Amino acid sequence: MNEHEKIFIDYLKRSDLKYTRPRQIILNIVFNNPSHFDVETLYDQIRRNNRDVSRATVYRTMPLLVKSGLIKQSLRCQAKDQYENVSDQDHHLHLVCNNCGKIIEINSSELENRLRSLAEVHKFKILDFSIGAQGLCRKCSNKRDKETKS
Amino acid sequence: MNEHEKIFIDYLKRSDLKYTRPRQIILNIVFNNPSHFDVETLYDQIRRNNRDVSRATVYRTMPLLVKSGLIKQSLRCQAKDQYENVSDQDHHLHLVCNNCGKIIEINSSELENRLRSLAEVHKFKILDFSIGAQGLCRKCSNKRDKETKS
DNA sequence: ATAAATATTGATAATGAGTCTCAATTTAGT
DNA sequence: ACTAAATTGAGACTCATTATCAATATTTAT
Repeated sequence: MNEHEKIFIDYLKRSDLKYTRPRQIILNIVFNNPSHFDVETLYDQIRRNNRDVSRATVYRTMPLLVKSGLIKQSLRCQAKDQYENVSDQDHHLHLVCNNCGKIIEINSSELENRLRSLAEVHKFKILDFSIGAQGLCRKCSNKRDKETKS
Repeated sequence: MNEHEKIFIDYLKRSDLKYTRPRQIILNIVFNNPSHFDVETLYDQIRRNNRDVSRATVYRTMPLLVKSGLIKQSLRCQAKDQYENVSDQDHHLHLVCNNCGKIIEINSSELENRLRSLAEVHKFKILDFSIGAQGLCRKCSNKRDKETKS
């Protein structure tokens, strides 16, 4: 039993969920994989290894792995495509409130410069970028504090 | 005729496209909108204003507005959900090559600290973040240079 | 080890965003 | 106004993801 398995089983126990064969198979393939993957690729690999897990179960297991802290959703992704007007000032930094959806836009040339110089180290030519942070805005953060206290 | 209209018409002309009524309506609503929006919201607003543009046309017009430089896609979004393993070292910064799809992951605590202090100014509590940059990796960048020369 | 209670699974239908098709319409240039 | 070419609208379609539900597997208590 490896570290990942321990963590996953622990999470499942805490949540009154069961460590089943399909979940075990999925966990194993996830950690035999390049770091980045999508669900379809994962499903293909499971079948190529002659394991039998339904597509539905693979999809269902993703949120469990996320909640267990073993994987996370990568490269910010929302259900719908989002657009924004391009103003004279580009706002590359977005603070998105998980609670009320409010978006605070910030422009920081300092942050941008830092980013560009980091990319330069890898000889990577940046054409566009965006920085997305999720969390709680001031209002929602306060609200949540109150609720926790009461 | 306002500035946006000029830019859009200019782009359309350059591309041998026509400035039609539906495109005019869409342009207007886009710039009467909060900065961030999705297509469905846009479509609703058009209908609420008793204008008549089909959903298909609204979808079709988005890439034109993007190419004209008036709007851009916000908050990185791919067709499929992407996941990544959470390793002991979190890699919050991704350099994604537009050409070959290669992903370079970088961890910069300095960049992270800078980001956190910027959020702090807005009393925003960051729970998670990711920095995505698109561009060309070293190889593809070189390749493209050569092709341009030849 | 067995049974009862409960969670999980697989197969498939359903959903929802976004794209494609194509006949009918509109546009730009003469 | 006429013609050629681009655009539109309506709805069919795709593809990722989610929901449904009967059948199955797991856990816990015995």
